[in-house]
Amino acid sequence: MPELPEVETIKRELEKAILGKKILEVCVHHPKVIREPKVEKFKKGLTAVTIKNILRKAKVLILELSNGKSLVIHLKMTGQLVYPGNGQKSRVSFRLSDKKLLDFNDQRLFAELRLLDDWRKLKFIQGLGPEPFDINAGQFKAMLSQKKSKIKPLLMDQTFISGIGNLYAAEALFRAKVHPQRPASSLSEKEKELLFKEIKDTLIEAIQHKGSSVDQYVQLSGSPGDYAKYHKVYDRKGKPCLVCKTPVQRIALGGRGTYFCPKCQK
DNA sequence: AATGGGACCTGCGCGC
DNA sequence: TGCGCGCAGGTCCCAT
Repeated sequence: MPELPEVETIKRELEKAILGKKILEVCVHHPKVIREPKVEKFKKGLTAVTIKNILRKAKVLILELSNGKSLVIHLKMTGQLVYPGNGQKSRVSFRLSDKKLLDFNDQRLFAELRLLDDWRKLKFIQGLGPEPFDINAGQFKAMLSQKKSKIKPLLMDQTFISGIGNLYAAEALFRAKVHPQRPASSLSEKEKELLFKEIKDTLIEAIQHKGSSVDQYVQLSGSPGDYAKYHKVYDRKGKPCLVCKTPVQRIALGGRGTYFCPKCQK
């Protein structure tokens, strides 16, 4: 579930909490989450190195290290970073120079850790489209104009535009009053402009509220983000639309649960 | 090019 | 009460 606002929240907290600290020890409790290199090499490359820089690219976290390597973290759906942690449910724990633990948790084992010489060469990173904050309205409109696919799956396509997932796609489309099944190229210029604005506004508001805690996401401290209470359609099936009171509908689109108001969104 | 399905996983909530 | 099932969604991969 973590999308751009949740990962950005964790990134900002990591900067305050662990930047400049050294990793003393790496405890691997579940090797599956380590995608590369092999566990022993992974541990060796992370031991006795200092965390020099912390970056976010779309939904991916990157810790640049003093040995020139980078720890690349994709939380996927249930990944969590918790500091200070207790190691209780962690898949991998990092003992830092302040003796505290940075816990990497992941109930469903979809998340991925990589220790890389150059994160820029990672295929997934290279394939990422621009983040909403990297483009202007004119560029966004031009990107949509050639696309015949449905707008909601398109917004979730990380190679098209990056950082938006199922939740914020639904929220932004509601705020722009655009039906999730509309072909992207069918949006009017005004609709495209409004959608672009609502995408950015939704993401910014979510960051201000430290993300949406539905399912598993927590802030670095382990406490939830509180943006979920501001959701207008996501996970509100059958509940009255906050604008017109029509029950919010849920349909499957591209295999994903899609929430929208059938009256407000045309 | 667009779309649909399955795979990866675990735990929860539902219906019987 | 207990069990089996569907579902949750980020990404990849394959088929049409």
